[in-house]
Amino acid sequence: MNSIKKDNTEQKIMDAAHAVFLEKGMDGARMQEIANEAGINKALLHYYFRTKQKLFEAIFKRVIKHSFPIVSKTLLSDIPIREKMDLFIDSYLNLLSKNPFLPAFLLKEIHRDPEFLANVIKGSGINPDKILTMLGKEMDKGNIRRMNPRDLITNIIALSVFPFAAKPLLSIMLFNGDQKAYKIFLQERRETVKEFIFNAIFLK
Amino acid sequence: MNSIKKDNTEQKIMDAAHAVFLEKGMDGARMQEIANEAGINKALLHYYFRTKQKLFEAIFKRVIKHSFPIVSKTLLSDIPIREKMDLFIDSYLNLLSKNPFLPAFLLKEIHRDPEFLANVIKGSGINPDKILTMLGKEMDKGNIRRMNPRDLITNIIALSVFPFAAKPLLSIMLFNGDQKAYKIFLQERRETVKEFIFNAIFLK
DNA sequence: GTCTATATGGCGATAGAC
DNA sequence: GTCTATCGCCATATAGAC
Repeated sequence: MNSIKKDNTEQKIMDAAHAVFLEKGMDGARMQEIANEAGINKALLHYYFRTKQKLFEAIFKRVIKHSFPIVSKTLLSDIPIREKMDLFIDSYLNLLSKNPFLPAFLLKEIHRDPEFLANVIKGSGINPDKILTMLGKEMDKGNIRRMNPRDLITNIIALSVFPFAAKPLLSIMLFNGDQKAYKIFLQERRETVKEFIFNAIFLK
Repeated sequence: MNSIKKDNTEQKIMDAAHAVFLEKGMDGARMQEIANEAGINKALLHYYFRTKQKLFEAIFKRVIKHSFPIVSKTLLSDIPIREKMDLFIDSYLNLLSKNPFLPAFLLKEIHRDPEFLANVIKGSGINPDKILTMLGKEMDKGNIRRMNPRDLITNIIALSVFPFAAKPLLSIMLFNGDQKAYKIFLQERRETVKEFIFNAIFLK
């Protein structure tokens, strides 16, 4: 009975904290707001997680473990590179569409506490080296234009992430603040980003 | 005599605030740290700028006016599109190399106060519409591959800015935290980014 | 486990002497 | 103009009743 109650409350706190932290970041988030969102009071937050820092770390790990593997899995599967790229960009942009706050959140925390970030990533089963060698092999086979594989990864992530991270600025600069138009723009980029990348890396 | 002293102090404050705000952002910056950096005390900051908000706005305007025009000027000059792109990317990456905190700073403030950002940008003489029509004309002439000009602008900015904004993450993921290697990587991107973009937009 | 009330500390801002 | 001392607020964290 107690344990059921505990699980429920802990879950409510996690979900509330997840929502608030993702939107506001560690510094911008308020324990009061998380408590409100969870339908409890501040003291209970500390009862379950002791400090704001520990609560944040729990959420951060959850976010990383939930986000990164989804997109990196495709990259090591055994299908032709063009389809692989297609699938990867699809699943990546899909993830971002469902979690539009993710890019800004990660960028903030990247600068707030890089060491912690490094530890969480290392513990989440991501293996950049494998991806880099995979890309190198495709270049050796002449399937994609020769370039620094690190550039290629960086470019794909940049083209996918940046429009979400810079949304408020770009919607003003490119669409005079029209949010609806920007949403359509992001939607269409699911295809146009692929075209751009494919033109850049595949030999005609 | 008073006026000389005033100018000196005000300038020292501006420079100190510039350094601190750019690294920490509005929320992360502390008036105490700015005072230390300027070699004065907190009270004097308020004497000159009344509030932290007003001090920040002064710095923010200075940053925008100093950064944006430099890169946008090239885009409306009357030279062939390939050279124009070349020059633009050069000057852009040059600006970022000299101000590596700029991308993270702008991204933070983009989300903190979009309305203020919009006003400052509008007042800084940037004209996105002119750039968009310029790109459209080049496409009409068949000089560059046809695409949404907004995508093209977004992509160029993304490819330039993102590696600076995500530096702590990328240096871990791609170089196991080796800062020196990452610096070389950024340096080499001055050329590789251009190649990537040119392959994507120019017809062979 | 959950609540109310309160302690503790940090930071922006002000008062007032010089 | 510049300083020291202090106010007032807000946010995290804890004490203690239920």
